[in-house]
Amino acid sequence: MARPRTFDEDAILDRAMLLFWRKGYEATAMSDLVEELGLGRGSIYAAFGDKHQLFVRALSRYLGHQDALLATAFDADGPALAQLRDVLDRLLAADAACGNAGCFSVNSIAELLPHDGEVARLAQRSLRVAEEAFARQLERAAQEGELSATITPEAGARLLLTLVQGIQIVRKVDPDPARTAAGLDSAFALLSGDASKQPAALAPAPA
Amino acid sequence: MARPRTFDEDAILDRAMLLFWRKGYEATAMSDLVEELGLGRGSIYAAFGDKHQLFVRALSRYLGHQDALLATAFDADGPALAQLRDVLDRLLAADAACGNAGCFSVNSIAELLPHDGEVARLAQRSLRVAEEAFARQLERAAQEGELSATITPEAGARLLLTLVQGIQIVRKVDPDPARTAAGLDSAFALLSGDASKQPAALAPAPA
DNA sequence: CATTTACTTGACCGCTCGTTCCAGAACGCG
DNA sequence: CGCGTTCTGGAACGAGCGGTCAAGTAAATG
Repeated sequence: MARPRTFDEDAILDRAMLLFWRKGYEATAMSDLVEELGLGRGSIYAAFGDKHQLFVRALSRYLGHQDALLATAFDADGPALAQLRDVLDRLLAADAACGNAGCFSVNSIAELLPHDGEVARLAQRSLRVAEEAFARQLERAAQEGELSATITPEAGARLLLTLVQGIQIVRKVDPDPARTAAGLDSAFALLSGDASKQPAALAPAPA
Repeated sequence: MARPRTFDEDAILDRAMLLFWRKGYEATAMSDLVEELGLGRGSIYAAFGDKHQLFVRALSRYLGHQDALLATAFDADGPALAQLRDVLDRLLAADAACGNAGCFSVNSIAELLPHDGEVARLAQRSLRVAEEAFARQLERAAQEGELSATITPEAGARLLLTLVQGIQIVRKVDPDPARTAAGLDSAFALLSGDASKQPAALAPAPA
């Protein structure tokens, strides 16, 4: 052992993530990263290999945050649908952290798939994890009589998963926060089969 | 007037569209375009200005096709919801024309917004046109009693618009055609308030 | 048929890209 | 304290980028 790293790898990954998120993979140059990360080119290459590996590491970190939120957010207390709705709102709110850049995962899928196999695998895993978490929660909603009989938990999970991805696209075009979650409002009103919930937002999470 | 063009501008735009669609804006090099279009660099620049203008022209052409489909597909005959569902299936089918590259519009929004103002304007207009067309058709569905009272035509249009964008993303990750339109199946089942329509597909357009 | 005018081609330009490399700095260790 | 090792920063590199230009070519015109 000799001279130790002067930087925290995770902190660097966070900054790289924000840059790739804002500009996309191809439009982000190594010179941008050198400037943003405050490291010399040599240090970046020694620590992460090359641009693509750095991108994959940054995207993995982003997806890991999402997975962690989904893994810890659900419990068996309180109304299942409202809890699910709250989690989706928090996922969307987290993606507002990067201005109007949308969702890093959605942007990466749109830009790099189907050509980039490594990013494809990450995206597959992430979507599967989310869909399964949604399905489990809708299963509980169904058992507790909250879910409309018109739809199965699995179909509802697929619907919500798809809808959230779509919101990330529409939001980049029309950032109006009032309209951003309108699709979710409608979806939850239909999922619960309750006409009264259509215009207004659902109740927030339990205190 | 002297020597006329040896190429058809629209045919060239179609080929440029396919290339940008497949590879994205930044990843498509002028040398790729020279090879794919079969024109010299000078001819391309003389005809279209620069790479970005060529991209905008290609995207406009793509969006024009979508607008044309939406403008001509609806009439007052037959069940409104089934007609709408058929149009959405045709929109999705048209986007399968470029392998698993998804939707050119969604890809462009994800890659270039919010930084590219010109593409942003095109996308805004296109989404607005689609949403309004959906809303008109759902209005007719409501008048004819096909639409669930749980949702307004405007909210349903927003829901479907968002869902279609989401399908384009999910499809790039999981191209299985059986699962591609599953979200649409669920959405239409919920919109019609009919539990019987959940597992199976809706009826096709009238003969 | 000669002239004019527009279009086509591909060599060429300066620049920026991702990546490599090396000289020097900073720390752990004997 | 000084040696060995690792990390650091930036100069340098070849490749490839988007864009330009001038010479050659083909159609329209009188």
